Amino acid sequence: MVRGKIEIKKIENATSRLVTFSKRRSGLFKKAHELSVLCDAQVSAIVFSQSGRLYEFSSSEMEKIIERYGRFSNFFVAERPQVERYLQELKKEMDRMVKKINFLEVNQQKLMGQGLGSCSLAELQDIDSQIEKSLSIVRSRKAELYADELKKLKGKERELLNERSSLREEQIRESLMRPVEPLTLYICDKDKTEGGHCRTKHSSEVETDLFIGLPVTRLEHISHVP
Amino acid sequence: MVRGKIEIKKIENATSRLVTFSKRRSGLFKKAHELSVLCDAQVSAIVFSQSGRLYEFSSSEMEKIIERYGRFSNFFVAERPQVERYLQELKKEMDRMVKKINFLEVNQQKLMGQGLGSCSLAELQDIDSQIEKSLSIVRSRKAELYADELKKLKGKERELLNERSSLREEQIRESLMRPVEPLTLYICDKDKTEGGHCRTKHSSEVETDLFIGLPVTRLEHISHVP
DNA sequence: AGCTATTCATAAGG
DNA sequence: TCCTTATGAATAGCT
Repeated sequence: MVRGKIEIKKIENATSRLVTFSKRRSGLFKKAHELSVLCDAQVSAIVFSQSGRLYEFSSSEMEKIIERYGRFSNFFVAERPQVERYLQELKKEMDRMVKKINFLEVNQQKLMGQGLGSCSLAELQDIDSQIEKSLSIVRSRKAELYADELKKLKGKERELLNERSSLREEQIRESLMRPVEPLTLYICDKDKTEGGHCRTKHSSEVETDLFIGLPVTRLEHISHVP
Repeated sequence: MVRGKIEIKKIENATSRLVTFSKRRSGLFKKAHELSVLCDAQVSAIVFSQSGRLYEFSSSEMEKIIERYGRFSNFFVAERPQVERYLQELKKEMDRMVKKINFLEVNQQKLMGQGLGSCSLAELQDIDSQIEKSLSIVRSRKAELYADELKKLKGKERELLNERSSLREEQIRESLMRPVEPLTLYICDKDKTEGGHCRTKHSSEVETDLFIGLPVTRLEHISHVP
């Protein structure tokens, strides 16, 4: 068929197809434009060539047209609901967490003896026994730690005593005429001290000071306590 | 201009414009279709009439074409970041809440004497004193409630004693020859009872039973207790 | 890209 | 909305 009607089916000749694509594409856009002008319509056309290139015509901003299209055909409903659903999941999860936080806070308050106004005697009794239980656990744990510390200190003491002995022997050997007062060991467990200056508020371990020295030195140190 | 070339500008005659719109619109879509088939291209056209009606053609799913268009022109980038940002906010908030819950849970555990393995002596001391404080608060609150109850009960007792007096007077007045054993008042504070059957587990108030009757009745009741 | 024969689209009218 | 018809526009195939 030379010069004339063609069948509407894919053009097999690649060159010919490319030429036709170019001609008809501009024809399409021209028609689109004419339609938009003649009839005062909003027209857009999107064309992707076989090779993946984008060609577009729009009588006004493409984005606006697509947005308008979305409103008409609820196109966005296709991808938004997933986000929506996800959002709702998140919100539910947060709701649960808020409730949990509230519960925990109220509970903690009660365990700390606050907000008891609304508690019945039975509830108070429960809290009381819970607290008592806690106290005994905490105290036995404390006792354990103290015992550990004590053991460690005993060990240190022995060590130091031994050291002292050897030091003294050396002194006796090395000393000239001058007699020396004996060294004394003092252990000051700060955690048991009631007074102010020895207490370390947030130290994470028991602080124990060991003083080795002449009685005079020790007295100087002690004299800082009011 | 009768039958022939027309100027490309808005058609003023409304009827004529409508007719032209219809004709050219279908013409446009036909061309679009032909282009897509002949050249194996992805083609879509969106037309909004002046009256706001939507007409569309697409050689394949419009949504896919628009999405592909979006990827080319980063059209969607314009509206997605808001959602993204919102999501991120939510996630941050949830993170904060998760941390808070963890903190509260650990705290509560400690107040209940659990998970103390990692606590230093100083921490244990803090917990100890906190618990002691709580205990004293809880106990004074309990004492308060008990005092209230007691007062109420004293009032009731007095009332009942008065009633008994008047009843007795009546009895004396009304009685024939038959002597009557005296009524006796028993007060049973369930909350203080250690045995099983009198204890109400989750009642929110102290339950107090008053029994008025001949000693026999009372004995029958008491016999239920193992 | 340009040309031209041919088909197609469509304006105007019924 | 559809049909008809005259006419200009679009374009297939060629260069």
